[in-house]
Amino acid sequence: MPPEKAQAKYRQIAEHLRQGILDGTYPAGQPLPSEEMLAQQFGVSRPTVRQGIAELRASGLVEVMMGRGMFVRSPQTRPSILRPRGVRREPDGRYVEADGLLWTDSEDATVTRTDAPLALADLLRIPPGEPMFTHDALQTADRGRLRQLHRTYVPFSVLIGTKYEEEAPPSAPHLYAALAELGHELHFTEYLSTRMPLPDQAQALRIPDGVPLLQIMRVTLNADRKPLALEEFQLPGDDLEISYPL
Amino acid sequence: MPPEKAQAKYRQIAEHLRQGILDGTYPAGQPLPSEEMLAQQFGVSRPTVRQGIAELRASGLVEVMMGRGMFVRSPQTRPSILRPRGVRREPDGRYVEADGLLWTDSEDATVTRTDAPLALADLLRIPPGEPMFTHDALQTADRGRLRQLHRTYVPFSVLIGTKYEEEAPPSAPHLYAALAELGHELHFTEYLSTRMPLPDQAQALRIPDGVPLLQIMRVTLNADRKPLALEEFQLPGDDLEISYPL
DNA sequence: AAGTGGTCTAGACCACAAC
DNA sequence: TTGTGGTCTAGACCACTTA
Repeated sequence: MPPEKAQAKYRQIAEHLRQGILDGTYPAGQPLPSEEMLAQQFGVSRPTVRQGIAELRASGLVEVMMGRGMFVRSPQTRPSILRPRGVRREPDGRYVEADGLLWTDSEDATVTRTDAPLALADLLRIPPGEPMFTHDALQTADRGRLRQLHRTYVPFSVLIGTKYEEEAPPSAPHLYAALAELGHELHFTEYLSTRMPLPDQAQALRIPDGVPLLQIMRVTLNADRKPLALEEFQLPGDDLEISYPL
Repeated sequence: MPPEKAQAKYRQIAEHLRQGILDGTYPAGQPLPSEEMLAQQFGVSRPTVRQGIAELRASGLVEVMMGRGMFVRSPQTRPSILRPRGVRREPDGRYVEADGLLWTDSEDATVTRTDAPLALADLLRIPPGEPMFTHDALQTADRGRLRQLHRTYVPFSVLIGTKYEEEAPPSAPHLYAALAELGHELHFTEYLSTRMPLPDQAQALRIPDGVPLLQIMRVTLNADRKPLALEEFQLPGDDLEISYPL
């Protein structure tokens, strides 16, 4: 058997299309040849063509619109949405996000009491299972074109002896002013990771095929670096760039 | 026709496995039933089973090992690698990365001269096409278990009238000391995005199926916030968490 | 040798979008 | 009505891993 093994046919097809997309033969937004066409061109059956296309979808190079065709997604240009990360304190004492976006909670925002799972307890430096006030909202901005999932967690232990023992504190960013009123000096650290969304996340955030999810965990700390609260942001990784000063 | 359309069979299979993975029926690291088994259990053909499995692979929930079987990838635990982002200046004037990792360039590291493409020119605030010194290296750390692609770009225009007009400056982080010697006070900003890797990137960085790529662009600025240099980091998004102080 | 996943065929029928 | 992609079958043969 020859040491040089031929590439699989579906890979050749994927490679052909990928090349065409990256070198401009198939310009962004334009339709690609139909599956039937490709099957004829390459002399293979349609399932084989579809297997090649599945690769391109998984890598986010291509968008398929049912009944219409397959289209090139805009390639490696810079993302169009830049979101500087940070919290600014206004002269009037309010805290605002550095990206200046105005987010609106969807109708199904909730306030609940939950017990800290391991991953959150770790970041908050509390024992796993400790109760926390929890805000949960799907937020939109820019007339619904931008979406993010936002959760705020505040451990009960942080609120002992305050007016928030019975009533839930506000969600971030209003939470910051409330914590400052309680006498805390606030610092923030963000933890960032990325992964592919689960189907329900993809649906809620309208994440297309082949686009990763960006997850940001923001920990609010006091002057002694003791964690006071935690926020979780989940954002579509598509067409998004975030920035940090060092 | 009933308005309630049944889910596609391959989706039911994917959903069954996904549930089992998330609720612990199929523990991490354990093999899942073989394709043949699943085909019999669900009364479908093997290609249908494979279509369902393809979904799980694309979302990174499952790892398939040729000839051995399909295994559950450790699910939504916290990533095990934490890399704080930042640059520290040592008392002796050296600059070091805040994550404290020791990276080794692979054998194929190169120094070239390239012309700035639009995306880089934008970040460096130079005209597109302006020449730059370019370092390019695939780096490894922790005995090869960690990998990243690292590129350093320095526009010629920054080096006019310095000893680096003829000879390329060192790559970052040594570059920082060199720029400091030239009298610059250094500041840094990082820009972050995520996307699925292309096949060559996935191979070079050993990124498994369904794992996104994290791209970090670090701009080095002088006291007037004029960009002096640019670094590009490409990291496997798998099992990785990075952190920033705000 | 047995069991696993990888590739591929040659069709079929359906759902959706555009004309 | 036509063309597109979405789903599915019932096999076949191959490559790889483990025993």
